Amino acid sequence: MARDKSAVKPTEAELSLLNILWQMGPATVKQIHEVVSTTHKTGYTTVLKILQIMHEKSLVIRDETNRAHVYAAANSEMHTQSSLIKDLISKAFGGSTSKLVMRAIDKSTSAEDINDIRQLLNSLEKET
Amino acid sequence: MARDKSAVKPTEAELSLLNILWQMGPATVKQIHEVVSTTHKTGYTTVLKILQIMHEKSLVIRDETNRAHVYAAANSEMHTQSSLIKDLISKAFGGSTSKLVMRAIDKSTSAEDINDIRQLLNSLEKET
DNA sequence: TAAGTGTTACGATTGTGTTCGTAACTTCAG
DNA sequence: CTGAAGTTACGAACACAATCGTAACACTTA
Repeated sequence: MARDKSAVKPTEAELSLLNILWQMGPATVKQIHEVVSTTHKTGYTTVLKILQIMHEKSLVIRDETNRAHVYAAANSEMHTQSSLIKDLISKAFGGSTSKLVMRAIDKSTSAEDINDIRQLLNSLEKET
Repeated sequence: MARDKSAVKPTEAELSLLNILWQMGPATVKQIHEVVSTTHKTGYTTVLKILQIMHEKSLVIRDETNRAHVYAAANSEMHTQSSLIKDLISKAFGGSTSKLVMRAIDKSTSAEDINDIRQLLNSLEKET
């Protein structure tokens, strides 16, 4: 049985490639590897292999039209972020979103960010 | 070289035991296993082994005075939650705390939670 | 068409997490 | 002291993540 799409949690290496794909848009292994190389000493075939595995897991889609396949993230950054947060909330915060938020916000949070968050709260209340 | 204490990220199974220890306080393997058993079909020696590994990693401390060793979380729940959030923020949110917070809060957030968070924001602003 | 280059595919290796069976040890009752 | 029960320690097995070397394949060009 293939795993449910929403249940697939990217590993660390996979997430770092997804970050690149979200930033660049669809890209070949070569392009992705070039970006990875600026920060990690990862070999070309390692990047390729991880992308192939991600394809099996349906974390990415790929266009095989041309010889150099073009990979793209299967899910949006927002969607993936949401599911990662939900996962963390259930495993480390007893399911309480507010606990996570309160632990995340601290003195280093800027006044601007605080205002952004406050406005988000206001807009949510009105919708009800 | 032993890993720096603050760099140790508990695995999923380890985190579930930490949750129990934070809730119960110091406990023996037997006590911990009893709690685990209510939700998982995990064997006694599995729980023991994970606790031993956690001890090696300094995720827990143990009192060997009595025959049945007594385990306790080495770090507070708050501290561990903070480092897990930091980790997620750096790996999936480009280092932006406010992005994470804004992704965490959604329509399913209760009015109570919203108020709690708003008060936290107010108190942070006053401190400046 | 044949050589060379770029790309994908495959398989092996290493490391870590999770699980559990079994051995060894400790304590206590009799 | 001996056996039974409870506990820890050890090691093996399996799964999966990450890495990379090498083989196979596809395309270009001379």
